[in-house]
Amino acid sequence: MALEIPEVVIDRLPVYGRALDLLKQQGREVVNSQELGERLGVTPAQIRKDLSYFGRFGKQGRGYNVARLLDELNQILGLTREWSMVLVGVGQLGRAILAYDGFTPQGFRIIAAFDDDPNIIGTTVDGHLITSVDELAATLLERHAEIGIVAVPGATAQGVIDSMVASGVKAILNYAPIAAQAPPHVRIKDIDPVLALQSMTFYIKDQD
Amino acid sequence: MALEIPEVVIDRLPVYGRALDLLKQQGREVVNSQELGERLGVTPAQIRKDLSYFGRFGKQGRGYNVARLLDELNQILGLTREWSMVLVGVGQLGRAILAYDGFTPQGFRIIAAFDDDPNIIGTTVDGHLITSVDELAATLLERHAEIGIVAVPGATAQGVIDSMVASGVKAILNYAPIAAQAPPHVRIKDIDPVLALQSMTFYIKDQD
DNA sequence: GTATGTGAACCACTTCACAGCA
DNA sequence: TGCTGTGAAGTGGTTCACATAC
Repeated sequence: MALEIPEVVIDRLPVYGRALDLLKQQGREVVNSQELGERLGVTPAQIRKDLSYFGRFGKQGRGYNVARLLDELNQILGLTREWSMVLVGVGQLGRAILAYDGFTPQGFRIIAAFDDDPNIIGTTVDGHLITSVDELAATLLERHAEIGIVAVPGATAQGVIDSMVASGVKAILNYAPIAAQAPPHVRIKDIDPVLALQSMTFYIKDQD
Repeated sequence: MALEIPEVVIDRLPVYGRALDLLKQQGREVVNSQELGERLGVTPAQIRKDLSYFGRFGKQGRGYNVARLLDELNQILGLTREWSMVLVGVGQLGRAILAYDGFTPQGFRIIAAFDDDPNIIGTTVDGHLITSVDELAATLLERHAEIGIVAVPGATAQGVIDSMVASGVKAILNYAPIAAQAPPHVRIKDIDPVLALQSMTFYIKDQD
């Protein structure tokens, strides 16, 4: 049953969760689909329909208990535990990822970082000892990590992804500008600012 | 007419363009929708349908001329010119964006960078003199920039976006973890690795 | 013969609208 | 009375399959 939930729905749940987190911090106890929708630019019906795939979390005539719904969403998404990640590629981009302070508070922890440059291997970046990428498989054998982050140039990215897949990584966050391929049991999401820019220009190119 | 083209189609065109660029570099002159689809994980029908919104670029029995189709796509997307961008937020993330070497080759140039931290204002980062964010509007009055990049913390991001909109920016690349709001004539795309991670965990949380 | 271009069929997601419950 | 939960209707996007063109 859970397999028939549209992926777009799953993609929206973390957005709802983030808004609820904010409301909770502000001390709000209850929110309805109307207000939540306004904050997120989503229709109230969308929110109610999305949530209905997983249960009945609201109270008619009242709305949703903020803390309760947030807990439910975290449960659904698997965010009640910590997730370990490995990073491959410690160039400019990789360093920024290591330094980024937005992962840890959400339970995503980078436990190892790899590169293929002898000048970088052995150095320490943001508290992480950089290891040779040749040891990726060995490291993943002894230290468990479910998620891989790819921050290498496009030319070597698919190879890195293949290694990660072979080592049992279950999800990949790909920063490389390629159409990455992975078997169906491995999830991939691309972070690709250039693609984002290149599609927005279509809409603004003839403005004013 | 161009207004009725689905946004998903526009989002795929840069992906096609990137693949064509690669094929061109490899010296390939012709490609068919079958092969292009295999490389990108897209069905051939999808590609043909997408392209049909804009014209007839192929030859039956043969396929598409790589260089020709690439030119057409660049024309359609508005990628035959340079685009100027302003960056607001020169923390860790902003520095990585300034240092990123993937924008310039694609014709996206950061022409000014702003921050609100007196310790950062006046310093030079990657060749950019960092200016006070108070001067954003004034700078945009004299130096034209169509695109804004937001790399500030979530709490201040919406304010920055509002300023950019007020100053006539037409598209925004938002790295802040918020549900950003902008008027319909301003395009926004979010770059949000945490959301990407938080949705992938749904699929992998019960694996093996 | 081969691969495009495209109406038509299909499928998926969104929105509607209201019954049902607090 | 107010807002959720949800079948049903509507909308939008994808895939099919074949006529068309090289």
